Amino acid sequence: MQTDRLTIAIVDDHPIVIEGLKMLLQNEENLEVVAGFSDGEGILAYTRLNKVDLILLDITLPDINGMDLCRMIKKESTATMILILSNHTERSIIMQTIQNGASGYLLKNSSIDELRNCITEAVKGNICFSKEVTDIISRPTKNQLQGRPQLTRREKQILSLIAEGKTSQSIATELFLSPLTIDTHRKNLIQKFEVKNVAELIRVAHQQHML
Amino acid sequence: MQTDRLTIAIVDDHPIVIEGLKMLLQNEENLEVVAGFSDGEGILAYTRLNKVDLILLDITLPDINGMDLCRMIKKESTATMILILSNHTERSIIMQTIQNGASGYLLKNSSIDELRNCITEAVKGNICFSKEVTDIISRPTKNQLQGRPQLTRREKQILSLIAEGKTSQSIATELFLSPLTIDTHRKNLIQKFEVKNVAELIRVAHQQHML
DNA sequence: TTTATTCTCCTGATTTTTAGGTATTTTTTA
DNA sequence: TAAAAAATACCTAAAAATCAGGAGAATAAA
Repeated sequence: MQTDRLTIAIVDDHPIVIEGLKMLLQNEENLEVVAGFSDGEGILAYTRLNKVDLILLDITLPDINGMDLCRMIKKESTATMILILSNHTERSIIMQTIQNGASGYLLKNSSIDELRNCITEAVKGNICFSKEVTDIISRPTKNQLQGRPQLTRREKQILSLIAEGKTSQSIATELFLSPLTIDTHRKNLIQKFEVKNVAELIRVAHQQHML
Repeated sequence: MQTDRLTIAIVDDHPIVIEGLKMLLQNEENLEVVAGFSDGEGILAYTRLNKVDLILLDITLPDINGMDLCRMIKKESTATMILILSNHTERSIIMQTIQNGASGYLLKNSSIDELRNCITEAVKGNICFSKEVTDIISRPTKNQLQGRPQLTRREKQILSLIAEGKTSQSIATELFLSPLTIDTHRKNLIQKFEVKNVAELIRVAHQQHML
């Protein structure tokens, strides 16, 4: 268990935001903001020399992409928890930060209560989101609502085999069908997705979580 | 605020698990297990007629895939929170359940404390994982550790153009290069990713968040 | 039981990709 | 500045994919 105050670092490309957050957090008894940086290099260098319990991290930074930075920090010091503080409201970005090791995601307009709560949860090892972010995550994607072509069972099957890099020939052998049949399905898939070729097909299918 | 006891339904294809969970939860003062089902149809029919605050849901079900079921329930009754209780330890499955509207994910060997905690968090609208699951999520993917090829700037650029469904010809025109050059890059990409063709290339690149 | 959909297979021509190479010119970087 | 890496370009041939049609059989739905 933690007896000292939690050490917190803030990374944001707007110095004003850093100052604002410092102000907000200085009233907290069990927290201590020990550093603030406006770029990725700064925090990277800092964490290599100092122990930090938690980092409030912005995605948009001048030098390094916040997503990569997150992964880099986590790789070097697993014990350091990272909370993303960003304005991006796209669910894919949110999910990606979590996959990159972040312990939570807050929008910049979150309340101080939410921030406090997420910090507590994060240091406990939980993953935590602000209310608005939770909404975004559980809201069905645009992709899930619109423009998602209806595939038949066979088409789904063949789509995933194509995604594995298999040729029509080998798929045909695998399914005991004529290669010509596979070609037809392939053609229909390309038509249904309104794409130009398999490369785009796989990209779009992946984006729409159909793979 | 909730004044009544929370109504909970359990869905698992093993009746023993259902009974076990009922036992575990019957000591909780503020909870009430109101139903248990061993298939997807059962819970779907139930939620259409009865209000349920929270569902403990298994992924593996005899009739409907738990992932789809989750989305279906959430679509019909947003207020019903869903906690996934499963043995799948693949991070992609975990992430997918959350994208399908689940409020959390627990492995079946979780402690009763973790379960209790996640239930509380879930009804508050938070997303919550058991310790082990949190570890899985924050652990870097195999893909991220190994086999993530280093691409040059040009290669990245051409990769994304390929993903847009463009042919070597049109990419060449766009970049004022010889189509033969594009072919070389294409060849190198396929080599670096150790894949068989562009279809697989795009899939793998996407999986590794390189698109 | 009709109708509609899906799955199957076909022809034939054309385009694109893939798999081997080799080789020169720019950039980077040590 | 010398060496390494990246970007450029070319060649040959085979393999695979794409386009544009049609068309019969099996299933599912109305």
